Amino acid sequence: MSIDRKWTSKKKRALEVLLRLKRLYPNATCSLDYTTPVQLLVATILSAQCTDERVNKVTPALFAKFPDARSMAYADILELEELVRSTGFYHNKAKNIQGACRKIVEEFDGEVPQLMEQLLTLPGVARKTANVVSAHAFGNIQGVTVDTHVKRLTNLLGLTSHQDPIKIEQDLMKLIPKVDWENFSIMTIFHGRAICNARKPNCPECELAELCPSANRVVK
DNA sequence: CTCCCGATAT
DNA sequence: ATATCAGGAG
Repeated sequence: MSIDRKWTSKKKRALEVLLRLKRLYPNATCSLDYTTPVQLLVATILSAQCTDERVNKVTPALFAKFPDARSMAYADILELEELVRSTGFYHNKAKNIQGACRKIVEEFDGEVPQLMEQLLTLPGVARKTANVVSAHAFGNIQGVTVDTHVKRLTNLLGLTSHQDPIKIEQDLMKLIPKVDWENFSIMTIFHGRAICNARKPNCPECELAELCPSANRVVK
């Protein structure tokens, strides 16, 4: 048999995954360094296809030079590009950071808007970034943040069969209690980095293996 | 769908 | 050499 009968229901399996993640990562939090909502927004834009560790190496110098939306909005774009260069996609990222900050200054009085609908109008901000900012800067959990780790692990765990992040998020919102939505993402990302990474998933050391249809474990 | 893109692990 | 990293826009 592939999976213990106790967890044949996808819902029960999801809740057991959640329980175990909480036990494994009781102190999991956002691993991006920031002090203001604008800084979190910028750090999250920079985190596209880049490790948080790398983002945290560039943001100290970036925020020392340009601490708020107003300073980034009218900064020399070449200087901005140079400061974020090592995170990759630096041309687009610098342009989006400046574009988002200009809009924040000109249309939102210098403050990051709190409504999802408004967040999503900022250049470089789509569902994933908006979820992160809404949850961590404003404590307003609107959905499940689906990044590359959440996408990979939830597919491996059989909690969704979709590849589209929006559809994955909709599946997860049905399986996970709302209060745990953001925490589930954070913990899944931690587990993705520590155990179930894309290059070499460590199934023998994985506490979720007996729940996971994809784990290469010995079948009884 | 393609493009953006440097740093790092394998 | 190649795959992957808290994605988003055209």
